[in-house]
Amino acid sequence: MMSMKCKYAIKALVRLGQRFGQGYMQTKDISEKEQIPKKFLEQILLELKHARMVNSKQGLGGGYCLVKHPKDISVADVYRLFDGAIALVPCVSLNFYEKCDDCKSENDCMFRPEFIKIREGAREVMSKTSIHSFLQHAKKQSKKKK
Amino acid sequence: MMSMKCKYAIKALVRLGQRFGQGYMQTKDISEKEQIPKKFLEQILLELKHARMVNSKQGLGGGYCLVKHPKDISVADVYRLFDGAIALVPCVSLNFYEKCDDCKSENDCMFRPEFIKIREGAREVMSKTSIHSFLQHAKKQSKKKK
DNA sequence: TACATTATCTACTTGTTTGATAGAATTTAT
DNA sequence: ATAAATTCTATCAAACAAGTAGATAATGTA
Repeated sequence: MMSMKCKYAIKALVRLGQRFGQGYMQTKDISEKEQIPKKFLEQILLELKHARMVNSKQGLGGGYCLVKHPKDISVADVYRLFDGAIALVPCVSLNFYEKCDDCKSENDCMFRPEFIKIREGAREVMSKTSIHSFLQHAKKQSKKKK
Repeated sequence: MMSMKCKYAIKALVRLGQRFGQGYMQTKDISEKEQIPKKFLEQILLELKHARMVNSKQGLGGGYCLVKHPKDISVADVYRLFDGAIALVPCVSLNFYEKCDDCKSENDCMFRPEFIKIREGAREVMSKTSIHSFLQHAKKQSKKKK
């Protein structure tokens, strides 16, 4: 399961993705539309900014905007930023690797090969799902209404 | 990432799997071989018993044994028992489903289809990885030594 | 029967993380 | 100057993780 923070981040990115290339969108606006506590969302957007996924501008008419194309922001990226490793155990993580304290030799470990397979399974599907993927469904919805 | 509890459970099940069909193995034995705090392991084995994955016997010569074949205990089973849902969000979970409070209609939700794909990706690989899968690697190791 | 051995059960502890809230400071357009 | 927006830091309550403690119950053996 992902944290609320991560879920909120994805929702916010999708909102920003809908207005990609069309200027800034304010925290208040996203907060109201997605039912995210404003103060909490501020922190999230700030983290996204520090991770160079969004850009911002202060003052009147300011707000946030995507700095990358929605196709270039994956669920894996967002998950790693807020919730850390995708792998089930640190010793097979690509981005958050940590050595096992108990295991003597990684090459002889009976757990790693299988945990690597699981990581790859999860990583692949999370990497190929992007903010754009979600937006595709939003498009379908508006077509339906017509 | 999985909890230590879940990781310990898998390790314990693998140990029991090595002696599958050969009687009982004691907590103390597993605890020492896998470097798991004994008292903590007791709780874990008890939970596994309540989930009908292992069986036990008290008194001298007692201990724990697998009640299912190692091929029939998947990482998904163990993960669900200790860490809960495999899905990233409750509203697409098969075993721990919870309705979204914000989302009006699940059919029109732009997030569900993608989150279902991710769940299926993770679920598939975790379901097909069993205690037996880990044991295959242990066999290879002992062959190597010869 | 007494005893040692093993699992069973319940409660507790300690530290960390999660999901927020609060408020002051800073930047910017008008 | 002022209003509107982000930025930054601190704080908080509740839940969770990882582990400890101790009493109880079942069982085989001497």
